[in-house]
Amino acid sequence: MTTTDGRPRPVTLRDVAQLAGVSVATASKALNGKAEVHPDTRRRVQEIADRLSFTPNSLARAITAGQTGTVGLLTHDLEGRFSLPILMGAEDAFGAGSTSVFLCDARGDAIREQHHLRALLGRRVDGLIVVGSTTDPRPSLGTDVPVPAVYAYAPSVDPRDASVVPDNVTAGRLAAEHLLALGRRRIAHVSGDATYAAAQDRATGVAQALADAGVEPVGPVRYGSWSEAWGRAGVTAVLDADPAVDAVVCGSDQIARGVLDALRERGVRVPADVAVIGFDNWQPMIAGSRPALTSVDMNFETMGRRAATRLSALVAGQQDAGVETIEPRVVVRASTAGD
Amino acid sequence: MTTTDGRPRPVTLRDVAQLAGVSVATASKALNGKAEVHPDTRRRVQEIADRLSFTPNSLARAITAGQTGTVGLLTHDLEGRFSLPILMGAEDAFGAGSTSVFLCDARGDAIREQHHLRALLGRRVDGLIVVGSTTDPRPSLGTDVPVPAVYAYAPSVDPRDASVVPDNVTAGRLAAEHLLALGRRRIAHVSGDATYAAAQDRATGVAQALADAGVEPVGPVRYGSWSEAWGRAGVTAVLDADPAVDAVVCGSDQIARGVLDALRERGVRVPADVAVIGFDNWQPMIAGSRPALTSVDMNFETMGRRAATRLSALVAGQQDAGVETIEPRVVVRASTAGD
DNA sequence: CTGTTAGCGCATTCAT
DNA sequence: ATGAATGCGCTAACAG
Repeated sequence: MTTTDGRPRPVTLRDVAQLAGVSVATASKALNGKAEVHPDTRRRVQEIADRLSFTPNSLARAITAGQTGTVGLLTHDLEGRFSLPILMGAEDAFGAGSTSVFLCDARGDAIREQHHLRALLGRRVDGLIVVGSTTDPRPSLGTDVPVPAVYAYAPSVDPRDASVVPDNVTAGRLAAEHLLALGRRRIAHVSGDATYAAAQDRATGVAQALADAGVEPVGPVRYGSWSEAWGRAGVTAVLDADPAVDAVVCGSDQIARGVLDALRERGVRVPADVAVIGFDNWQPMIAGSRPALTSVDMNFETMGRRAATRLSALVAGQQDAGVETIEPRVVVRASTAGD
Repeated sequence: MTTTDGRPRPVTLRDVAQLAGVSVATASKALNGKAEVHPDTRRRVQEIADRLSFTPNSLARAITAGQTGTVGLLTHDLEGRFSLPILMGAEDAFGAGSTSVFLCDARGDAIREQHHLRALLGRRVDGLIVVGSTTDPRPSLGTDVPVPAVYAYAPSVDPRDASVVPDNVTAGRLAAEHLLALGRRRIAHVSGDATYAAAQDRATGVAQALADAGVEPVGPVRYGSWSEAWGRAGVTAVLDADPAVDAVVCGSDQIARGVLDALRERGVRVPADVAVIGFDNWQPMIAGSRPALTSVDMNFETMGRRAATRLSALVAGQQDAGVETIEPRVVVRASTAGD
C-alpha cells in the first residue's frame, strides 16, 4: 500500500470494505458500532481494519459532521510562565476526550493574532481559548467570530464573553491571613510593577485582610519591578525605614527570592525574625530559595482545565458567560513555617 | 446567515458563488488566483467573499489535496525548559508559511504517546516533530507511521530518521575555551546528574579543550544533581580540596547560580578570583544572578526552527536523514568579563 | 472565459 | 442485514 514516493498511502474505509467483501456503508456501520450489522460481519470488518491499522480520516468525517474536534489556543505569552500551565491544564482536560489543540503564539501582536485567527477559523476549529499575558482585560474577539471563545488569564472586556481569571485579591488575602495566623503583626509589602492589575489586586487583598484584623500595614506598598534585584532593594528600603518588621509579603516569587537573599545577607533570620511569602509558587524560583519559600499558588493548571471545560460546554451549545475566578492556595514551606 | 442555535453558519463557497451569480468552480478559480477568469468577475467574487468574510474550509481542501497543512508536535517535557523554546522556534518557522501545529504532551508515557499518535494520524497531519525530555536517544516511531517525523532534542536511535540535537560536546569546548582565553588555567567542573548524556557530553568537550591547551583540570568532574543546592555543595567541595581554582565550569545555570552564591558567601570575588560559566542561558536563572552569569546558549529556538524546516522538506518529498547538531554560543556577562 | 462533471472519504438515508 | 445512492465543501479536468 505505497504511493510512488514510497510513503504508504493512508488506508481508507474503502480498502477495508473491499478486503472484507462488504460495501463501504456496511463497513462504516460495523466500525461505528451501529446496530443492524451481523455480528460476524462486524467482527470480520474490525479484524481487517485492525490488520490494516485503518485510521478513520477525521477530516472527511468533520466535513459532514460540522464539528472537527479541534480547538485553537491563542496565546500571547508562550515564553512566560503563565500560559504554560494553563496550556497543560487545557491539553489535559481536552485530551481525556478526543479534542486536539492547535497552538498559536501571537506574541502580543494584534496583526499576528488576526493572522492566526483566520488560519484557525479556516481549519474550522470548534472553539477558541485566548490566553493573555497580563490580568488586564483585553479586547473581545467580537461576536462575528463564528465559534465560541473562552478567555483565560486576561478576561475579555465584554461581560457577555466567558472568561477565567486568577483571583489575585483572594491571593493577597490568603497571604496576609497566613502571616496573621502565625502571629505576625508588623507586615510590609514589596510588590512589582504598579501598572499591573495583578499587583493592585494583590495589594487590595492584603489590605483587606489586615484591615479585617485591625492591623496597620508597615509603610505603604512598595512597588518596583518583578525582579530579584528589586526584591533586594525593596526590602532594604523597608528595613531602613522601619526595622521593626516581622513579615514581608512579596509581589512574586522572584521578588521574594531577592528579599530572602537580602535578609540573609543582613543577618536577619527567616522565619524566626521575619517571615516571607511570595506569589505564583513557581518551581524554578522556589527550588533554590533559602529557606524554601512559602508561596501562593494561583492554580493556573486548574484555570486551563476550567477554560477547556467551559469551552466544551459552549461548543455543545450551552449558554455560559461571565468571569470565573480560580481560587488560589497557600503552599507552606520553611520561610513561614515553624514559627 | 444563522443556524437554529443562533451561531452563524460558516459561509461556503457556494454562498459566494450564488451571490456573485457565477458557478462554484468559477468562484473557486477567482479566489485562488487561477488564470482564465475575467478581471471583472474576479473582482466581483472577491468583493462578495470579503463582504461575507468567507473563509475557505481547509478541511474540504485537504481532503482532495492529500495535504492538511498541519503537523503534530509530540512533546515529553512541556513543563521543562527545553521543549518550550523548541516549540516556539517551530511555531515560528511554520507560522511564516501556513502550517498549523497540533500540540500534544505525552509526559514521558509511552501509552499516552500512542494515544496522541493515533489522534494526530486521524487528523491527517502532514508530519510530526517529536521532542524528548533528555538528550538520550529514544526509540523510533518506526517506519509504519505514514508520515515523516523529525526528532528534536532527543535523537532517534534509528540513524535513518531525521534528528536535531544540541551539540553538548561543542558547548563544553566553548565554555572551556572561553575561560582559557581569559587566561584561566586552574579550571574545575561541577556538573549535574552523571547519568545524563548531556552531562557526559559537556564534560567531554571541556576535557578536550583543556587537553588541546595542555592544561590539567583541577580535580575530577564533580557530578551531582541539576540544582542550586548541589552547586553550592559542589563548589565548596572543590575549594576545600584545592583552593587554587580560578574558574568553574558549571553543568547548568542552576548549578552556576548555586556556585555564585556559595563563592560570594565565602568572600571569593567573581570574576576577579574565580570566573564562572553555566549552560543553557536560561533567563529566569540569569536574571537574578550576582554577578550576571556568562552562559553557553544551546540555541534551542534555532533547533525548533531547524526541525520545522527539515520536516517541511520531508513533507515535500525530499530525502533527509541523520542527526544534525545545533551550534551553541557563549553569551558573555559579568561572571567572566572584565578579567 | 465560464460552467458541468467527477471525485476526495465518510456517514447517512433509503431501498432491497 | 446489506448495499446503492446522496451529499458535505472544495478543486481539477474537461467541455462549451
